[in-house]
Amino acid sequence: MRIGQLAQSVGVDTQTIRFYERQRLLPPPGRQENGYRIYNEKHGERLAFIRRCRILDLSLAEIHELQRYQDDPHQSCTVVNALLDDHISHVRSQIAALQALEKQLVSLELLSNSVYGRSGGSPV
Amino acid sequence: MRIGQLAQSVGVDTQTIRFYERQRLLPPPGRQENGYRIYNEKHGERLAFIRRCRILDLSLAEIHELQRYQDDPHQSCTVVNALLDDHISHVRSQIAALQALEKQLVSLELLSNSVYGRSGGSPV
DNA sequence: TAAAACTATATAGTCGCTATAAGGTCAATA
DNA sequence: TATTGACCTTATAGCGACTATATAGTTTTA
Repeated sequence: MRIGQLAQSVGVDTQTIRFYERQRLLPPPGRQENGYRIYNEKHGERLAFIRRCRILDLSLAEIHELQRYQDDPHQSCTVVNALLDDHISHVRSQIAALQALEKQLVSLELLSNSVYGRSGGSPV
Repeated sequence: MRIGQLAQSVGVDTQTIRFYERQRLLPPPGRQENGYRIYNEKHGERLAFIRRCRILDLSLAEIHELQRYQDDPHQSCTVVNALLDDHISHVRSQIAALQALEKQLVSLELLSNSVYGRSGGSPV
């Protein structure tokens, strides 16, 4: 498939795909005679993996790190573990910060009439 | 207090403080005769508020929005509610994505010997 | 008194995109 | 057949939120 189709199937911009290629997160795909990039299933999976990592705010460098292990599953996984643990605690501290913010805003009586009915009103 | 002291007390760089001032997130402080900025408690609180919001990935524009309500608590709070709800769901989807990533990596047998002992091994 | 530590402004670089410019390819239609 | 439109190409610039660097003035400490 061509770049537009890949982009649509994963839900990213074509520019982003070219960007990832330049950053060596995606291997350079084959080319048609006219120069158009041609992709296969593998590329799609790799791209989807990158996107899931990005949603978690893993940096491109960190994703690169993960890919090294993905490409060679028999290596030690301490780096992967550390990476995931870091992000788990990051997400958790985000939740804590969110609750603190909510508390501060509530104490300003901003949310006094709706806080108990909101999705974030109870512990996350 | 001067900028360095403020920076240290909140845990940010002095450059960041000047940056927030340029972006109108912090009001311009008073100045000594030599041009040095002088801050008070209020500035500190405001800065701490900004930082807590930034930890949550609220944009500077969103923080500006929140500040408008903070400065005038008697206004309607629907915007604040929407903002917080958005971020609550953002954090929640991050957790979900994190679990999915973990699953994928486990299925590559990367984490087979440690996943059950790790902090993120059980549902967050 | 001289060096270290602080302050000031201005400007450039980083990361991860995202938009724009300027052009080449290709299928369909007037 | 000519041209319209959707797709593709590269190169370059801009954005958000810092972060680093350059250059210079001030204050504190040794």
